[in-house]
Amino acid sequence: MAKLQKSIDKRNALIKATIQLVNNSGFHATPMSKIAKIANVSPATIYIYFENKQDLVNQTYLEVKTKYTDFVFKTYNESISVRAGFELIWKRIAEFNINECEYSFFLNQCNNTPIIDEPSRKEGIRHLQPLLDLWERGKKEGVVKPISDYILYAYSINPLSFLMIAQKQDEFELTKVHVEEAFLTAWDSIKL
Amino acid sequence: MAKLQKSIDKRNALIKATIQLVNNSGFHATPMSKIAKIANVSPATIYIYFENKQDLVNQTYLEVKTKYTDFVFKTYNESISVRAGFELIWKRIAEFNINECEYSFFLNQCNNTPIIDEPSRKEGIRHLQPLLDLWERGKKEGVVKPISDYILYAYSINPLSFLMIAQKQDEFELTKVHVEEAFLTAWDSIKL
DNA sequence: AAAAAAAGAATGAACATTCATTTTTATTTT
DNA sequence: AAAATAAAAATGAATGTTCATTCTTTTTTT
Repeated sequence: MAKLQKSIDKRNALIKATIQLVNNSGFHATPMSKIAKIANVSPATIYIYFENKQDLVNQTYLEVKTKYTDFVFKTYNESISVRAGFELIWKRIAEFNINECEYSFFLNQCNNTPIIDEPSRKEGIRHLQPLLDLWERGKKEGVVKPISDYILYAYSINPLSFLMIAQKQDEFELTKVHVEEAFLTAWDSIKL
Repeated sequence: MAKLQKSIDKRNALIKATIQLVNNSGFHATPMSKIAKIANVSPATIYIYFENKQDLVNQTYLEVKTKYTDFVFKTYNESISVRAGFELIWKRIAEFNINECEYSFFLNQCNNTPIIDEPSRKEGIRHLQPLLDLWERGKKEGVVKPISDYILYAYSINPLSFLMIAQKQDEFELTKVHVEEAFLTAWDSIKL
């Protein structure tokens, strides 16, 4: 028990260090030795927990993606209206983006660059299913535009990622008011 | 003359190779030797045209960004209405994204990761001024939402980048119909 | 005492950049 | 106009470093 606990702590520290360093320098500019140092661990120890560097970043991606979707769908259930469900999910996504911006920046980088294995990325996408189901229902009920999910996603969810990056680069601050504006804009863009 | 021409050809080949390789593997996973090979040049020759690897990618970024904005604003002038001006610019952006997807994918990677110098990125952003001016006018005339340019951009322009990536990953195809839908969605999201 | 986990040092490959030469181009001299 | 010279461009082969990964030894846990 104590042993397992300790192991998990170390693994977590490694994953945390990976996120931090990849966010600031990118995957290939981040040496294993640095990850080890930040995690307070010997470089050799990483290989007890992960097969190699690629495996480390793949697992980090899946772990973060799981945290993301767990948080995003936690308060959602299918019983409410499409508009209410969308608002609920959207605002959870916004909240996650704002409060866990290290995580969302990392996810974003994984989604926009070739650092992640194709299978891992595919796996990550599958986690969004409840949102896709909601849109399906919205289309049937005639409250959501009958267009490709990719377009719906591009216009209603992806913009938040962009605003995150702008914020990280100190060009912009995502305030409560902005979130409200952004939500209305998101809904405007997908509602019929 | 002939000499200068030849030099430009080589420089172009290097920039082209850089785009291609960075798109497929990322900046740090792309060795100078490979860039040289693809450009049919010795590795040492790169250093005649560029100071170092970072300079190569910075210059590549600025060059592509210039191509982008030149194309996007070529047919635009300030005499038309906000809505018409926006449609014109937006559709040029879409056209560029579709026809020059190597370029737009590269730009996207630069915008979403720490591979580009801060000064170079700042320089790149300045190129979008005509669009910001148009929005300014739109806000004054009461046809565009009076919200941050970052939000306007996030919702009306950035989604195209996402669709590009989805397309590159073969998950989606951006057809003429999609473009039309996407444009209406973009306008819906920023119009008052 | 045996097994597992962790560590630091070692290994070997990959890479950005530089060096010493060679080739090409431009300029000057016959 | 041809030959000779100077300058620039280009090259392939070093160089020195960095880094992922492995090896051997030590420490911790069972």
